[in-house]
Amino acid sequence: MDKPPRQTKHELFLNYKIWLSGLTGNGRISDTTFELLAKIKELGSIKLAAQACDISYRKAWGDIEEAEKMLEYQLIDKQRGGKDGGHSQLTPSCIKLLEAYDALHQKFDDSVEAAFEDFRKAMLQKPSSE
Amino acid sequence: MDKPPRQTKHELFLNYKIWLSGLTGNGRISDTTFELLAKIKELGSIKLAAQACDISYRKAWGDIEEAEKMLEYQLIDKQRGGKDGGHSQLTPSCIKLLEAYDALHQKFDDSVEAAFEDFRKAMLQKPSSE
DNA sequence: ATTCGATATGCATGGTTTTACACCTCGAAA
DNA sequence: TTTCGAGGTGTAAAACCATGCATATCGAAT
Repeated sequence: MDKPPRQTKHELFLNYKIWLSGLTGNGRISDTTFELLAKIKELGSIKLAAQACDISYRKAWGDIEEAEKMLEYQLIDKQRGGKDGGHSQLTPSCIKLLEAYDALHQKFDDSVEAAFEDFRKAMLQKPSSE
Repeated sequence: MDKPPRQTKHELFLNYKIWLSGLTGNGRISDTTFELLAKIKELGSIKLAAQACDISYRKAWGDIEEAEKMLEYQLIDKQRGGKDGGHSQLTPSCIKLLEAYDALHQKFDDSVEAAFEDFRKAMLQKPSSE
């Protein structure tokens, strides 16, 4: 779920995690929730997406509920019943959010890349002596 | 301990956390650990630093041990005994690491600022309609 | 030699997060 | 109108993590 980290001399990596929260802080949309949303978009089902993300359906559902409460708009059109049991797809707003988040994430990656490169150089300048 | 988040339209905030890890991933140096190190540098004591950081001494000590194992070099010169009980100070390597990390963090903060601004704009472009 | 307080460490406890499981709801298609 | 499988929900169990506490170790200063 976390980005693959980058290496320095001593097998050191930089990791990061980002998430969105509401004003009160008692709700969050994490990286994993966005991955879940992406999978729902791809697979058309919360259940399948949860499996693909290797989390329980219970957690997936809870995360979505939490996110929707926080944003105060629907992220997913949920269809229940039918021979196939039902299916789900992202709302237009959710797709927009997802795209904006992906772009944000990409910029984060680039920033980390650049910042960590400088860090690595600083660490190599005067190698540890003890 | 986490950075103060930034706002969007729907009272939405961006949060993030960065940390260093080893190759195997079973060790980490978090933001809080760096804050602890900074406090140790300032106060000359793990105990006082833990108090200042509002974490238990137990955790502080565990975090340091974990970090030193990961990096495979001493971060702290620990002095036990004496009338005062003992004291601690950062090794030169640790000070260097701390400085590099501070610079890294600063660059990261700046980048995040810019990235989130773009995110906010993207979200405002076509306001949600459902 | 005694003392004192910080370093050092194991383990029980408690709180939070996630999973596991049970069970109900829905509705298009057969 | 019966069926089927995903959506939806409560709750107990398990997994995790940090704290609290107890207790030992160390050694300069007295």
